[in-house]
Amino acid sequence: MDPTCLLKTLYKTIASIYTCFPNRFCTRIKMIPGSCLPTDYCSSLKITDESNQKIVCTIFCREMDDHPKIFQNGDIIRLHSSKEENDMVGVSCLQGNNVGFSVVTFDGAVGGAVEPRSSRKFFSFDEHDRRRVEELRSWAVSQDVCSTVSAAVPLSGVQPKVYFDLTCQLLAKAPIDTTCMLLRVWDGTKCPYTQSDVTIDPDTIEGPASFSGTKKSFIANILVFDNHVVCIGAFLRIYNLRAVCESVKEPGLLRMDTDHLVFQLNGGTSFGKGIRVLPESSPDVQKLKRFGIRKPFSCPSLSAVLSWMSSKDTNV
DNA sequence: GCTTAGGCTTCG
Repeated sequence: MDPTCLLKTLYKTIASIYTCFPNRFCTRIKMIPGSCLPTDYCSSLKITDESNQKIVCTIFCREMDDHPKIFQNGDIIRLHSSKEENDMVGVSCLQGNNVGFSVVTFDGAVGGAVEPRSSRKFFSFDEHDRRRVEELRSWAVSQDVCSTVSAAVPLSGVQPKVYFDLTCQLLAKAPIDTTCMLLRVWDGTKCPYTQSDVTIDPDTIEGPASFSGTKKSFIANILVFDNHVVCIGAFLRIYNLRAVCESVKEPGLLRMDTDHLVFQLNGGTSFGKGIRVLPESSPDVQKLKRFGIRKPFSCPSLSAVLSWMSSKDTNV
């Protein structure tokens, strides 16, 4: 028998709320051979709850917006009418590609507001859901289930060789080669380490090609080894970014090496690596705005970015 | 009509 036939439908009492550990971000998968239809976007999550069992959950949706709105490991997800599948080697997974499936997510921080995140206008949410979210939050903290996960760090707090998550705004980007993209970002804090210079072709950059002195000191160069399409001006969370030390020979100072830092997002999606665009309503975006970082354009042009950047000169 | 990817543990 085909193992994929061993399916059963889980109804709401079983598929309730799990703490969610995304290890893959939503990606459009390849075309179905012989078909001209676009395929769905796919999210893969590893989720757990008080049972301590970790299972993989795969969700297919035609629209990106219908996917669970997960911003970090430890977020909580409620799955409604997902399917459970077991294969021959005992790996179990939940699938969300059936009729009636719905998903709502919540922030996982203990004590925070229980705000359901969904692209749908109508979904059930009551006192029982609220209690369940709070139970899972407390459980996740007591079990330290997020300890293996990289933590959010501002640019001012980065340490060499450490993996971390960065919440920032994208100011400019340029391709380095076919596998690598340079992102120039800021988060309102200054990295205490000298950064390596990255040489780019000024004709290929999107956004300002250079920044003035004060501003320059706030900007981080990130080398991204994957195909991440992000829009200039967007607020981003970059997951599992690495600060790499490079020894640089200073011109004129023979035998003197200086350590320079370069930020890298390695390829692949293990360890939750990826980039997520944060919505304006995100608490982290509000925090950036308190630093004076704003998004004055929805579909930014180069001139809009430049005039905005020059208006920021006196505030930074 | 209802598949698709896939259950990973860090190069640059």
